[in-house]
Amino acid sequence: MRSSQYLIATVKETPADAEVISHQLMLRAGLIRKLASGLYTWLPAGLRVLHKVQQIVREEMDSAGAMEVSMPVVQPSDLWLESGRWDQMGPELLRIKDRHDRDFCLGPTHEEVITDLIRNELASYKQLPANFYQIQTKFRDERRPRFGIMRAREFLMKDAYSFHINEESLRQTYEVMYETYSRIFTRLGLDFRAVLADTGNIGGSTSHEFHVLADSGEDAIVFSSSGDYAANMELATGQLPEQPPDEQERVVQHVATGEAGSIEEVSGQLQCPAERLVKTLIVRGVGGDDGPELVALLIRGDQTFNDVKIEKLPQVAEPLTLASDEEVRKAIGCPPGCIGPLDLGLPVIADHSVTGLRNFVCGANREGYHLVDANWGRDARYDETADLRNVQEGDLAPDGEGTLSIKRGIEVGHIFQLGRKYSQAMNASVLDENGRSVAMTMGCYGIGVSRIVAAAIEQNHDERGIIWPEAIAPFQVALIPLGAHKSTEVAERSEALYRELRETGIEVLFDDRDKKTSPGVKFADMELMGIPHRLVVSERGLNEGTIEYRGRRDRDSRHIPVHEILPFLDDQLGNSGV
RNA sequence: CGGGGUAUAGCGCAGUCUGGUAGCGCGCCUGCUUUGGGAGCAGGAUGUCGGGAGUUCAAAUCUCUCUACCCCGACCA
Repeated sequence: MRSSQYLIATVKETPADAEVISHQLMLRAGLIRKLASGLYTWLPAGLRVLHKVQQIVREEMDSAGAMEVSMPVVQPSDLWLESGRWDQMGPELLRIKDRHDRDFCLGPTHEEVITDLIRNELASYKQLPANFYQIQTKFRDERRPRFGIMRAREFLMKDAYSFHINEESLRQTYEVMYETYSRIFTRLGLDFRAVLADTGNIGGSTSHEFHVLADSGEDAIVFSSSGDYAANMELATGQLPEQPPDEQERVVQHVATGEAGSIEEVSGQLQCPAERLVKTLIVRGVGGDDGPELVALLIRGDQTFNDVKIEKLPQVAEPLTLASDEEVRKAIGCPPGCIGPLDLGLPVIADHSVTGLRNFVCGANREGYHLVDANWGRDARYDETADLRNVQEGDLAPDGEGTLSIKRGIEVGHIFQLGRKYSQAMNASVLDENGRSVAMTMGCYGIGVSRIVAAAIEQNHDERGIIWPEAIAPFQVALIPLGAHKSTEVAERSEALYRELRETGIEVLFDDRDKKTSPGVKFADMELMGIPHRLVVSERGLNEGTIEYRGRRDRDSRHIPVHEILPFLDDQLGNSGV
């Protein structure tokens, strides 16, 4: 491709509404342009990257035995009513009407459509297992689209759905998909991790997320330093390191703490480390006839509550809602800062971190007072224990293998063992070998194709711009002639090299923009666009019989004899792990 | 959806408080010069100042209203 005939849509200044680096660089490098909130046009260079990601995903899915299909973006409401999600989904599901006033939606995902297809097409266990995938535009009317393509409303996703006669077959395909995903992200050249994940509202049991590691990631992921354990913070469990040896129970005291309410204030005022405090949180309970209106949760002062874990407690109302100050005062008679697990008259659920404490500090259920040297049984009580805590760096892994580390990740893939949720709701069954009708067991497997482009940038960039992993760069090589207008040798040599590179099948962007485009502009543009390899043809080099090579991450250039440049480049392309 | 903010040329911004004929930088067009790290000089084009209503002799500026976009919280590839 010649730069002079290509849209090099680079801009020098960072657009004001781009917050994260990948969004800024995608705009600056001329990969995307915003149409409206969460809606983006892919420009030529950006689309090349997107296509490369798709191609790798497609090749690996194909070789894993999945069959590609393509399902409509616009879907009839009937199917969604049938699965129950028409009412469940809320405004994230963009609903539209056709000219006959019939209800449709823009597909945020395709479980309903694929299940409908398969219940009509498959009739026998002999046709199972079967795995279908597509690479298709999804639309989710996000509450808050942000970070450019990373969380757009319209985005490109690879989604796959597998169908099985039983759980065992599902587990086998799930395992194959796990390995396929690992191969895909490895081929993409990304530093990633697979972690145990929450299934959220898609349903099902086992689930893993694939995260691209990047400091800007929205998710916290937890993994063991030496073992295999890896999980999303949402559901990660760990054990606190050994507690100091127990001491004798001391006499409890009521101590005036005045205005102090937060853990920091109380621990500061009492000169007591936060790990000797018990923090009490009051949340709304399930209410109703047989459930509590409010529930008290306990955790050690230096630890933090995990909202996802709390929300899963049967006593706690969904969505998780903190009791208001008024509710707390009404129920307990003191402000939230002074609550303790004394005679609360509420269900009390204690995190494992507090049960071993002795001589701890907690609120006295009396405004302006705390208990010091409180102890379980004698002064305080709880009804049951649970895991309510976010794990911390340094916790012991739950399997006992190593300690836990925490990193930030961008979720780019998610695989689920769905079970029979959709097949039962939509009556998708086949006959088994005994001639009995059984609902198929399903798995589903997603990859955020467009998000991968942004995630790759978050992970690979420097102050000059993007540094594409080899496999998804829009072009492999930037060929820059310097002074071609005044040196026919430079002009001819670079034209010849351009032809040779193309004949070799190398994707090259030949920066033949006219003499008004200074060398600095060309270098800056090619670096901003993240092209991994750069060749410079100049009079100076040709006089020495060399062409200059520089890798995008290299500090210095190398001068390669003209006749060796093709094999040299071939070597560079091969070595960089395509 | 709650809270905060922004809207002026393709992009980044000033001007708004204190009303008086629309500015700067980058980019774009023309010419000459320049050519190894985002060139110089000269000339030029581009604005319903987000929309609507109001106050006023006069509104980018004051008032009301609508809209769009961005940021902070709960979901997800």
